[in-house]
Amino acid sequence: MKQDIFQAISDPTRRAILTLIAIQALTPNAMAEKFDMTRQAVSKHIKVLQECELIKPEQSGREIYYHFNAKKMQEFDNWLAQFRQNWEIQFNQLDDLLSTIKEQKK
Amino acid sequence: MKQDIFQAISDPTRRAILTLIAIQALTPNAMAEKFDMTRQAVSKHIKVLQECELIKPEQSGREIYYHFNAKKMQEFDNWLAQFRQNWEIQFNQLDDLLSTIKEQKK
DNA sequence: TATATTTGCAACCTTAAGGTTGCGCAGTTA
DNA sequence: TAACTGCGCAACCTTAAGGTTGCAAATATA
Repeated sequence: MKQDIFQAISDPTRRAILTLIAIQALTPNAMAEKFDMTRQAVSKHIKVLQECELIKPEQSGREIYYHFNAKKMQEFDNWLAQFRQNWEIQFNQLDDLLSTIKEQKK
Repeated sequence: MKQDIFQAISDPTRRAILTLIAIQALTPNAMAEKFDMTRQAVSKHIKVLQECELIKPEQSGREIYYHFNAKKMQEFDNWLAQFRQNWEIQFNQLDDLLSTIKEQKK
């Protein structure tokens, strides 16, 4: 079944993989060395990340280098966009509050 | 135990709750009416969202209005920051590719 | 060719996530 | 006060997530 990116990034190991991959493409073995778990466990995470297209495989002989797919990560950014105006509103309210306090001190 | 925000938004129902709440504070009952599940199920989701401070309760008599906490949502933005330069790089590479194609056509 | 390495796939176990029902408590209203 | 309404908490069930071990396929190397 098709995984969604929100479920994919909910796991801390998968987020760590993404952080590594974003800097440099790595093989499953190379990734597994970074974590305290078996290679197969890491491979499961890779599978999830690949299914939702957050990473892309590049075959090189018997090795597979997994690349970070920044474009897909932007979907997350797009989702966040609907809340951006809420940040601004709440910040403006904070500004108002601070102004009020400032006025009262006068 | 303390929930983390990534786990919190991995559930589609919780994302829907956040979207609703971002527009207007709601009571658990009001939320439950929007979804095809029991009020108690929704309450469980509320608990998760509240534990990681993505929403905040406001008691009003026997009703509880849950508000959206935009400030906490910014943590996602902070996490995404580490990938922003990847987007730019990949876009630049796309630009390079397009330029190359353009050159070849000449 | 024989052997070692890299990987994916399948079976299995344990635990937690998401749902349900049932209850009790506090606030509202008759 | 009595009845009703809105919530949270606890117990329970089912399923899926994350981990393990074992094995087979494909490539690299002696």
